[in-house]
Amino acid sequence: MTRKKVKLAFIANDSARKATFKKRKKGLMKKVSELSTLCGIDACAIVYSPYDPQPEVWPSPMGVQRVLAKFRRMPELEQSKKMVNQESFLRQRILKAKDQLKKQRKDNREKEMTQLMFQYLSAGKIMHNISMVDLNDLAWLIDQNLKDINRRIEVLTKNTQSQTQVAAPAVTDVVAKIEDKGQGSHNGQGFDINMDLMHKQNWFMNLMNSGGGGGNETMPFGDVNHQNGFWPNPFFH
Amino acid sequence: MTRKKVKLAFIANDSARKATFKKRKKGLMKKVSELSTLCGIDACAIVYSPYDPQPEVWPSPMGVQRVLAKFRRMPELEQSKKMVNQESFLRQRILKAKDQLKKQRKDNREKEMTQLMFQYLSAGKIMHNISMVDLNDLAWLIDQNLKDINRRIEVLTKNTQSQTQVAAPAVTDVVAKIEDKGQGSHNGQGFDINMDLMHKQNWFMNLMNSGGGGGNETMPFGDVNHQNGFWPNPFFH
DNA sequence: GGATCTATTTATAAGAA
DNA sequence: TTTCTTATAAATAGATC
Repeated sequence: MTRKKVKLAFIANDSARKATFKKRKKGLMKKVSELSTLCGIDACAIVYSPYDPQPEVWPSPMGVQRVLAKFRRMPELEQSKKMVNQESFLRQRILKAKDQLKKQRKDNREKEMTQLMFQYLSAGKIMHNISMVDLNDLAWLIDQNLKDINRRIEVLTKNTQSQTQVAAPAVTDVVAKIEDKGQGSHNGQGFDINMDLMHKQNWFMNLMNSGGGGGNETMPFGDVNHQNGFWPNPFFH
Repeated sequence: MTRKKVKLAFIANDSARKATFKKRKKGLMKKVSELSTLCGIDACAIVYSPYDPQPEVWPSPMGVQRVLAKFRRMPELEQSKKMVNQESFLRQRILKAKDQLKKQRKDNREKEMTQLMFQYLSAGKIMHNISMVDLNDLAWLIDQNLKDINRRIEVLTKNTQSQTQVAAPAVTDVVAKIEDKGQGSHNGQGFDINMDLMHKQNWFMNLMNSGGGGGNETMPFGDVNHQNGFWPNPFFH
């Protein structure tokens, strides 16, 4: 739909409903036709409307009769199997919508925490008005990021000094470094505190998302049973 | 369809066909459901496939039976009326495709001529290897552009010097000016000959398409009976 | 009421996981 | 195979004529 996401409900306005009916009936018939052609299968469609006493059908009177005969020859029980009835159809769609909502919430939570993390880095001091819950999620997020950083460092050192095997710094090392920069001079060189927040986030997200390792595993906010963290994934309160 | 415009024909590859079938059957059922809900009408769909002995139907066994009964009660003749049979359906689509082709050809011709026009402006001299046909179309195009320029000048002068009513230059005036620039110094200031061709076209097209007057009428390459031109629209040889 | 024209939303073909 | 993702094609709501 377009110009506006239309609500899936009876269209009260008569002329609008008729216009939509004509457009969508045409689109539907095209879809049936394409499905039949592309996949070489039997199908038919019958559409009644108050605008005509005759139903609109696809693909042809005879084609419809043929498919219908086939259908009617089947015992009732068989007919019901594998059928998409309105209830199960809607149930499926509701389920999917709920899943999407859940995913979206996780995603939003992740973004909030990322924002919070950068606010923290910018302020360079502990924010006292942060809730325990947020703090917990934040800690988990930071830990994930640190792990990713370490993975990437490992990959990079291996690639650059192929055999020299420089050990990747431990998680705690990196924590210390970041805390240094954050709590030290607000104009420090190592961590350019002058970057605006958005820039910083972009820079960091790029660091996180591009290149080696990690990939989908980098920020698995949807993975309930995350195994390797210090913290259990907290995004499912 | 996507990633590639798919050819409307039986999909030879088995797994690809099955994948497409599943996706499209689902999409189709959704469409039937939406049509029925939005327009409050009776409809049903039956889809057979080699993947299951039972057909997939919409909206439900009983719903299908009801619609079918309604359909079967009708005399054959009535059933055939208003039906979309495959032949007329395809005939319609072919007709539409032909129309689109025609339109596209016109459009392409317009673009060719525009290109030619700018090549001419850049070269600053008559190109001798141009055909009579092209020359004619080119002349028509230029004339249309000039008319648009004049319309826009009129609007602008009216807007700027509200009551002072400076007469817009006649078509021939503008022709003379453009020829001056084109044939004069190749580094002239008024008409920056250093702009590359694409830039120039963009600049010109912007001039033509944005702002006042003209609008849809500006480049009516599809309008056979264009009334106000010096030249009849030549794009329908 | 019907034909056209966009701006958007949907549907989906290919790939990747 | 199923599912997820992404780039693109198709459908279509609302506006206009």
